[in-house]
Amino acid sequence: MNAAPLTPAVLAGSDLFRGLPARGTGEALRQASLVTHTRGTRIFSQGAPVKHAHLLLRGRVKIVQSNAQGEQVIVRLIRPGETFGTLGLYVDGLYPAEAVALSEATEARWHAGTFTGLVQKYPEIALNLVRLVCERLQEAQARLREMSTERVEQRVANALLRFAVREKAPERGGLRLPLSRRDIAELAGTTMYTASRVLTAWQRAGIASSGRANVTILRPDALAAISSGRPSSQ
Amino acid sequence: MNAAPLTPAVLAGSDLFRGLPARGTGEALRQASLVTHTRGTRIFSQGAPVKHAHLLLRGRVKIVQSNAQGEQVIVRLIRPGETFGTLGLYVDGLYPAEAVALSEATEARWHAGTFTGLVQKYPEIALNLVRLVCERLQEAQARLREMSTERVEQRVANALLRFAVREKAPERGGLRLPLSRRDIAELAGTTMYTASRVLTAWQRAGIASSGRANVTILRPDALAAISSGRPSSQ
DNA sequence: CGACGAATTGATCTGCATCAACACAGGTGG
DNA sequence: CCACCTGTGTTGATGCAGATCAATTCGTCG
Repeated sequence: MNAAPLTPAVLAGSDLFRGLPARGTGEALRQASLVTHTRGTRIFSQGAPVKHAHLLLRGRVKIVQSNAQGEQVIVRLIRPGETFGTLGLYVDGLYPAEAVALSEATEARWHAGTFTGLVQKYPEIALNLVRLVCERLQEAQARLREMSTERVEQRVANALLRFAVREKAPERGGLRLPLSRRDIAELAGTTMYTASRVLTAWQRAGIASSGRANVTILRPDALAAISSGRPSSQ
Repeated sequence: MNAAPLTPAVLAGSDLFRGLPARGTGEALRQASLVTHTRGTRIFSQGAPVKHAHLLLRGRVKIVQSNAQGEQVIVRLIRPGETFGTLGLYVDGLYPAEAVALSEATEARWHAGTFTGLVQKYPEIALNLVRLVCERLQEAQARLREMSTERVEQRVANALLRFAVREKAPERGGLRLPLSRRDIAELAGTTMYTASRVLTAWQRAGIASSGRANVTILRPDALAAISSGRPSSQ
């Protein structure tokens, strides 16, 4: 909510700088700048030149890809400690998608040149990067399989579970996600109408409860059952 | 077809070993083994421990992911010079998908430990790996968008074009791809029935010609028009 | 309060999956 | 050399999940 939460310990706990010698986190720290965005802010745009590498410190960010007709898909949701906006650095120098803050969000960023310098200087970062991108590619491939073999209800369940996994402290009474119906639709590859119907059914079944631009997971076990295709186990 | 086609020049021309000092390609060469597979052979299985890193030298290979019900999706098609089977090395040590030879195929392979040793010894390989995985992630994300925003005919066109791009020498009379109707269906996220109907229509329109377990692209321009959503431009 | 974006919910439509029946090629073995 | 079998492909008929359209309500904020 307030002053800069950026410390060497935070960097050491991020996915990208894990395992870096103290000298490295110190250097990265000095070269970073901190930026805070309000909900709904576009952090970078699809097709724009990559100016920075980004590390989310607080809040939630969605990565959205659009086609020529403006139809959108959320390709990834970012939580604190995760890196984003670095793909384009190693391909064509352009952001392949846009980033939008889902809630008030604070990020650390490095200028592109500074960042690639760090990667070359500290091989741990390069290996972390390989691991990260491999994990994401696996996730993307799993989603590809889902999109062509599973039905909408399963895909919505998957989308929520995937985001919920690794959440720190489940709040009493459920896990609250800052996702609108449209967000959920773009995660699951459906329409907001269908997403709304699915959530209404889950509301009645006591599986999840939803409000304006947010969803609360009440029974992750039931969601897992739905996601794996078993007909809702009571 | 015959003797080992593995030379330092071949390695230097591959996506993974590009830019490596001669010392490195020599070392990689000495540690590689060559394996040839007949059409239809399963090169590795989904969920099995990663034993090798693979580099395709000749032929075509598909990477297929299955769910619990056995429904399949082709997540990638491999052409000569491309690396495959390395994702799992950096995640959980298991192959996330299976690899099947689409035609007679020859690969070079390295034991997992040998390979990661090479990667650590030669930082060029690590950077190549980052670049490669980033490119594939971009492709996977583009496919995700397609799957949820485009119709079957566009997706089939995309699937063929994506495979056709970068093909060396277009044969006289068209580009022949060793893909069955089922393969095309699993690339486009549809059924072989629908894939067959689409190809029949294209056959009539002179856009593509298909036979048993193969398709020939006759008019890439027409495919591109379809893929971008324009109603078939004559 | 007024206005606008988010969500709901019923009615209707349709793209494509599914099912079924058949055709054809190639390989295998008697 | 033929009979058979299995994998591959085609094509018509039918059904349905979910998209689309339309109308209304709700929440939030200026």
